[in-house]
Amino acid sequence: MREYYTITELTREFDISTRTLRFYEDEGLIQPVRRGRTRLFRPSDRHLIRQILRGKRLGFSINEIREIIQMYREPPGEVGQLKLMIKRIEEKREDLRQKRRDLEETIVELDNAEEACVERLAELGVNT
Amino acid sequence: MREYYTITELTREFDISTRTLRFYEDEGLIQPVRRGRTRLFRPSDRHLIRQILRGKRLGFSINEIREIIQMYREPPGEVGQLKLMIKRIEEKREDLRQKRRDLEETIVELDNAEEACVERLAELGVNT
DNA sequence: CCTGAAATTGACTTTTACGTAAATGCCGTC
DNA sequence: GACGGCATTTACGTAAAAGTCAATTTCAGG
Repeated sequence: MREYYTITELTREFDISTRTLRFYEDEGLIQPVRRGRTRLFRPSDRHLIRQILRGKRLGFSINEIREIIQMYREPPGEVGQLKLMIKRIEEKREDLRQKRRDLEETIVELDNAEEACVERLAELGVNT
Repeated sequence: MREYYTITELTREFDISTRTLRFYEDEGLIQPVRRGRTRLFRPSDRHLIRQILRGKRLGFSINEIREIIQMYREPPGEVGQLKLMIKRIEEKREDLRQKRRDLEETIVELDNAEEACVERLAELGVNT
């Protein structure tokens, strides 16, 4: 496990721009340490970036991603906070389940569409 | 099966604004017929709206949704076009599979986060 | 110590997906 | 035939999520 990554290493690894990483820092999603003015990204920052991008691919906004990230963090010490957090986690999970249903339905529709295309090809006497 | 729906019926059913439906029409996603200047939505339009909203929940942009919708349409008559469409469908499906992986991973992480919270509650002597 | 590559900040611009407001049209009814 | 209520069009506004550009600054290597 490497100790630090530079900003360009990570932009190459994840195929994003430096501007994007700085934007995420401005938004408080990541907090790389500094040597002078240069950002040094730790493995934990790298993992966070991975989670951020996953959230993005799923269509979550920055604010939603921020919420999700807070859920991954160290659980709070107070009972009320803990219960609140559990509630939030369950809400997010319901959200994800809805997405999964949407996903399955969309895949089914695409399957149908493809089958229609394949059949049409067969009618035209093309061997698939 | 009803013949026509008014714009407000659909806004209520799907909890969206008239502005949104007109926007989708401007974007060429739906083409309701007209009686004078008034839009009349057919069941097929209604089904399209359902698909559009599903796409939105999955984080697709209007352009991506437009592409997906074109895939649902009547398959084209020409062999080259058919093969192209099949290719596009497969690309979209790969996209959806990536989303599914993201989804599963995110759910797992949320499960872990929740478990940590529950354990922490147990440590504090709270009965869940 | 110098230089060039890489990094930084800050300001401005762009795109997407609608929201909102203003002015007007159409229609059933009282 | 005026009125309420829904519908329409046109036009401008806006928030989110970066992209782009310009002007420095840092720093490792020679």
